[in-house]
Amino acid sequence: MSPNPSDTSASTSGQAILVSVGWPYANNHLHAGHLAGAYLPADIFARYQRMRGNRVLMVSGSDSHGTPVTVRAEQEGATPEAVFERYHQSFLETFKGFGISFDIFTSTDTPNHIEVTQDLFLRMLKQGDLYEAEQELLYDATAGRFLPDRYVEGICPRCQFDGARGDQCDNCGATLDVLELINPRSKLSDATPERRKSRHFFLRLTAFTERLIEWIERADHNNWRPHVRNFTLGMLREGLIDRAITRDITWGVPIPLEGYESKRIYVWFEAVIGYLSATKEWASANGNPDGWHAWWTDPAARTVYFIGKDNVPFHTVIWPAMLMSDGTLNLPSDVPANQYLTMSGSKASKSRGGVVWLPDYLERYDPDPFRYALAAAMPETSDADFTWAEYVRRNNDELVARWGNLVNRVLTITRRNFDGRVPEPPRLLEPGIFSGDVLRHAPYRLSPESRALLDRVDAAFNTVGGDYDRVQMRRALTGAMEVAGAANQYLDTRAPWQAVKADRDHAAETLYVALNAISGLVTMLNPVLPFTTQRAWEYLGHEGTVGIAGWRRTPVLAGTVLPEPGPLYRKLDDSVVAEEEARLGL
RNA sequence: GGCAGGAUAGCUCAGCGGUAGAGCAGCGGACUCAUAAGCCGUUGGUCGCGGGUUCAAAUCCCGCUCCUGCUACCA
Repeated sequence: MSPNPSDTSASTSGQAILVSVGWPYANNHLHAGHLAGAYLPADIFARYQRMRGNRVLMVSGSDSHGTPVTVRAEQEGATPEAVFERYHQSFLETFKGFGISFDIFTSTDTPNHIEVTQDLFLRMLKQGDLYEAEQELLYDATAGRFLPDRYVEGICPRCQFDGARGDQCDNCGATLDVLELINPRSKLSDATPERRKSRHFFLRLTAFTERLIEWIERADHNNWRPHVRNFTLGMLREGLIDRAITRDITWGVPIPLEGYESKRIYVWFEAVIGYLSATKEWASANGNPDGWHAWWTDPAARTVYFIGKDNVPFHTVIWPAMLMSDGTLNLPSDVPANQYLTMSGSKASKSRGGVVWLPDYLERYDPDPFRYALAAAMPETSDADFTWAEYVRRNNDELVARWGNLVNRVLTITRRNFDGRVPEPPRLLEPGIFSGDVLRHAPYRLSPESRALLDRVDAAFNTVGGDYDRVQMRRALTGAMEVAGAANQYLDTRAPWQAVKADRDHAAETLYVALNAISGLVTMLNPVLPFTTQRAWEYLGHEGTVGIAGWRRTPVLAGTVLPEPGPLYRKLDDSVVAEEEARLGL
């Protein structure tokens, strides 16, 4: 049973919310850092908003262009298309495996994206926000390619450190101009690059500085994450620099003008447009080509961008400037960028190893425990560390022992003692005095502690929901799990396994209440644990999917037949820690 | 260099102006429905260092030390 993605995205009520997720470079598989940084928080947020009845559209796609894809292709002797296709397929499988519920996951290699990009390019050119100028660049004659700054190394003109990159010296921290480097050499071929002039289009970022500052400083951006807001403001106050948005390459979106056949629009300008083109593609595919307006031109829409922190400038400066240039499109409502996830203390990185590859993980373990462990340790305010020891601990102590066991013990006692059905608590009216309909519809007589537990569950929908809405996933998860703890306490206090022998009404009430509390928890935890909560939902005798029932405690009705449950999570042996750490190669 | 975040119990972290908190680990206990899970109690901290503001600071301000990250042409 798959925890289906878009139960309600086609619904016409609720607020339009665009969940935009960073576009992964199609030059390698995805790893845990990608999941914790962008895809998981976006998915949790999207699932929550769908349950609230909002019109969610979750979009992203593979970034098929860019130097790394080309470089990888050359290393393999393959075409960039082949490299991109391979990893695009990998991404799709990974998202399916982890239940990342995109409404559309497309790529930048589509006719639609090229058209949308070229259209915006031409309009910005007409507006004067793009202009043409000559630029002097380093050219690697051996590799036959102009070199991005970071692909050039040499001696730092400030500190004489040999190994400075074209953009920055790692030794003294100075920001460099690639042309200043002494004895430059290409990282691609080790050749000495030569200077060549080339005409390019530039984005007139400097023209947007004031408008961007005003926009960021507006009151409603005070709840942006401090690191996102401060970084952006700092950048704006330091002064923006017009950037070239075209390159002398052949893999990318063509420039829609004559005489530029050897150049392409560069990824950092083009990829962010993907949010818009993906929305348009989705709308067309759903038979309503104008449908994209609901998220992009209706000011009531909310647009949230889930990215890693390295991506902040593109989403809080460059993309907003492009949207301002257009003038009709909504600016980002929030950019809740995450910090980095470190793996046992070292940075997760495609290049440096020490990485948990997601396709690899899925071959050995279930998705929900990973979603849970990452959500519980999500790098929301600062870098967070992932260790396998902590993963096993959270799986065993929190998912198995506290939550899974709660579900299992309640279902088991109930089925054994009440004929496999949800028992009925005693009602307020005593039989004999009234009868028939009056008796059948009288409210249940619940003890104060029963009432208190259900109240606590219901109240948690507000607090936990608010946390999901503010993209504070750790807090949301803590709040929900505390309620699971309260349910365990309640059970111990009421000891229904004893009460069944002496006072069946007492036990009936306890189990009825516990089942209802679990029903609430299933909904509350569903955004984080979509697979296992769906199973728990079915164990409770509910029909359909968790998501469709909405953001509220769905009542478990007395008399409902309970199917035979199975364990939601499996306990992991401690040996997993050593095995996986060996695999990490740390 | 600039900027940001962090430094709190053995471990992972929360608290961010009002007598130090959680989970795990450790110790003790009562129970036994459950994937030997759950529940109750308990040991344990001069809240990185030095100043300052305040009736009151882990919490605000200044300085310092250490760690991590970002620094827009590898998105």
